[in-house]
Amino acid sequence: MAMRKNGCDTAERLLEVASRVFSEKGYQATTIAQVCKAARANVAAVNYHFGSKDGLYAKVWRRAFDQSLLVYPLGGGLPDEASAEEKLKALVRSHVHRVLDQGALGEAGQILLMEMANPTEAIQDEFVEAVQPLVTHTYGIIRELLGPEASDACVHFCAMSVVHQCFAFSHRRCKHVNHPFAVSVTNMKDFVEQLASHITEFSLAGIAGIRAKLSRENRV
Amino acid sequence: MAMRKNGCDTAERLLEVASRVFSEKGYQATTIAQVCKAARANVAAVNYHFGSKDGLYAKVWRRAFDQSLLVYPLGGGLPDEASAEEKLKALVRSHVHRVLDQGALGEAGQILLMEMANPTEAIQDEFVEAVQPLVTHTYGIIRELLGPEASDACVHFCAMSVVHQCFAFSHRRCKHVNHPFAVSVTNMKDFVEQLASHITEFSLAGIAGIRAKLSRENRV
Amino acid sequence: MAMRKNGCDTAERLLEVASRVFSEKGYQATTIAQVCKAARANVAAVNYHFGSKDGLYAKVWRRAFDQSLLVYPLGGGLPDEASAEEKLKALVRSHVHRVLDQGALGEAGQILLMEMANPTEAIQDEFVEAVQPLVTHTYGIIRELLGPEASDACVHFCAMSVVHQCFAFSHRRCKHVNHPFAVSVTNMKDFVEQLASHITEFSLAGIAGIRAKLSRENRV
Amino acid sequence: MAMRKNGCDTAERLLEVASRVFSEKGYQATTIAQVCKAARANVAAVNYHFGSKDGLYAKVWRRAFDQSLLVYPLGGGLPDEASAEEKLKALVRSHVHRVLDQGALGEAGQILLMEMANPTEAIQDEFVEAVQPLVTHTYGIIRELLGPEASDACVHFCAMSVVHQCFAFSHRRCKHVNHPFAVSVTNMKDFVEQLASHITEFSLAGIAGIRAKLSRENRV
DNA sequence: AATGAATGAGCCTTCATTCAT
DNA sequence: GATGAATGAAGGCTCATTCAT
Repeated sequence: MAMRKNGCDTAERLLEVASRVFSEKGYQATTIAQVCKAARANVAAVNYHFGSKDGLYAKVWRRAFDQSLLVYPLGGGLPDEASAEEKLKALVRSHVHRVLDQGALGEAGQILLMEMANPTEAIQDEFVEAVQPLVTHTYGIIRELLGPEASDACVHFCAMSVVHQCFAFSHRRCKHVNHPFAVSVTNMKDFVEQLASHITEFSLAGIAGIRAKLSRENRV
Repeated sequence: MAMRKNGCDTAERLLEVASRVFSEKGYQATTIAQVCKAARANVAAVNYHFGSKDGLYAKVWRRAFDQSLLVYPLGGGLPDEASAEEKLKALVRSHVHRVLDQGALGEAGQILLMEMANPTEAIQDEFVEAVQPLVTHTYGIIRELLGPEASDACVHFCAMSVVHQCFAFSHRRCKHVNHPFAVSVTNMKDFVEQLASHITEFSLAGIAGIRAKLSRENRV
Repeated sequence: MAMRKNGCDTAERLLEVASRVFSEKGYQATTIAQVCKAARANVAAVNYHFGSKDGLYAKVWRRAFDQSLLVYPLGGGLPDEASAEEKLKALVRSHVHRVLDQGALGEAGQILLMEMANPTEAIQDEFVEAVQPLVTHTYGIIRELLGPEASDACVHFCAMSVVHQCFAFSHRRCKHVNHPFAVSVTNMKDFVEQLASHITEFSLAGIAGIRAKLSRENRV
Repeated sequence: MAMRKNGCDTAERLLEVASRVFSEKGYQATTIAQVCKAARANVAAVNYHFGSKDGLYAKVWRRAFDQSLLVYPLGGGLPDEASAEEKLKALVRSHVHRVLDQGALGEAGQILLMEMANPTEAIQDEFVEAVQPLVTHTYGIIRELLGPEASDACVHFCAMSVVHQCFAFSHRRCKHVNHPFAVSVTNMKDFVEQLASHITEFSLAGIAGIRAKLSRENRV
């Protein structure tokens, strides 16, 4: 691995810069030239190392997603025998951390959100593959909380309710000052914990409410 | 307003087509040429009628948003003296209808979602201005459900929880077949009602849970 | 047809310039920028008027070919009842004129030759379609000269012999000074006539020789 | 010459692959990366061994030309005292074999043809130098057949007539299926002999015809 | 009022070549 | 001697915009 100019790998630098720029501007609005310039690399560097803009994007997405899952594992270090309530809280905290991380790890959440709202063809399969285990994990917890009587559709609905609450504050609009959805955050660490607590409590109560309703209906 | 060709004038045709295309591809991926061709208008028509691509987008966004609020009013036709629970259900139904509408009205929801995930500078102020009354309305309902003890932050959190559940199924990713988040919908009308019911019940229980917790804390 | 700068059509100017440049450098070595600059048009002009470099090339080729056939018709103005010998001479003169024309019409011959030696995918079908009637016409004359005993393959061989003699001097290599195949030409008009006479006589004698041989073989 | 991998050194492998690719796609459409990959060599290998793409092309051309002359000598193994007719037939067979050889030797003919239709500056001098002896040889035979009365121009014309008939079937266009000039060849060996015979007979008759005409003119 | 022609800035990509090892 | 990384110049093409009518 010859390094012509700088002491660190060009490809790596490209990935880091690209991750930041993609997460800030989205796929379309990001130009290769921008990324290369910021990474002090030649315009041809992206095509050399990643084949194309799409190739770079795919790598960036995957890397960001994997890293964020590594740093904020879904289980949060909980033992298997932990209660479903604890597991849900861990899951929520994992998501909230991920989307609110103000460093490189937050980029994963940002890109993920943009991909959901406006999918890029360059990623289609990768996306599904990456998200699948996450879905499975979530369903497991929700199912345990809802009890065996709940239908799969009900589990799915509740899972969506929980997950999208976590993503809510990731929307970039929410970070604009003077925005209706904005919230002024003085201490991000505290904010993350408050938010995670809120979502957990809201969701546990919500799920409990759904479960109670199911019981009532079945009893009749 | 000169009537030409199909009975509606060029500007109107451009708006309709642009609304569809923008909501399908997003701002960046949409080209003026595309829109003009689909609207059987000249390439220069957009700049002529709306000044620029940005101008068209802003008009499209505002029109779509206003129309969708007209057809799916936040209050759902409820009298002022209706209970907060009923009002919440009406609000949720309004949102769910809006984002799942498969005709022109759904386009508003789609664009709104993309704007939240990846804001377009062309709209900044319009967006805030348009969304503000919506936020006020929502806060009112949530405040009533939470009781006077709840802090503003708590109201905000709960409002976000409710609203983003409504948007969850609007994500285009969710509409891809074989997608982890996808749900097969045979009858959209039924689906909308089921979803609205789920979100309402989940949220009412969630809010009640939060309120109960606040009471416990205050009693201590 | 609005003319923004010049008094004559941009598309037409592009075609003329492109015809010259393509015939001089070949498809690959010609750049759009070159052509546009020489035609005092914008770099985007080619894509606007012809869709792509390929589109321009196809148009150029077809136009050059058609024009050259118009100016140098295969029949040379001969009546139908003219003898096959006269028709062959006319055909040869047509070809020789075409490939040696030093103006715009010669470009057709030049491009045709390059296309035969190193075909461009952009033209495939057009080429076959354009050349077909030419082949038919040639076969008719040769068949008449060879007599009914000749096989189709024999007609084909003789046609190739005749046609490629005509093309021989079109090879650009032949025009390089100091080239083994080069021939110094003082008066092009005379040269064309001399060449046409040579090829006609050579070919008539050649065909007669082949016919005689066929007769001998059949008699045995 | 260090032997590596498959027993022949890199430079040799590059030459072989380049010969094939150049003959198939032409100079411009061939990329160094393509050649190097197919030769299992580094991208820098061409510049390292041959200085540049031009350098490689020149070497390839010269090697192909020399080899094809070695395998298909112009004289065809005929003794010096053989008749001019026999020598012409040998020359024709040599050319036809060369351009129709479907292995590596045919590449020389292909490149030669493309060079004639669309010369590459990289070869100019080499080309003339290489072809010169071929021309001399051909002129000698033609001169003998035409007799001393023929002018140099006449010899040149006849030489061109003969040589370009030989090249006719080398045009790649002729090899496209469904092409007007195409000829279906089941047995290439037979086809080569038939073609060589045709061209020889056609040319001998043609030359004889020209000679007869010269006699008539001189007698007057 | 409306349009077709034309523009120029910029984008992604290709490719022969060079550098450092 | 040979290579993988890196370069920079250039190419074809797109697209929002403007011009002249």
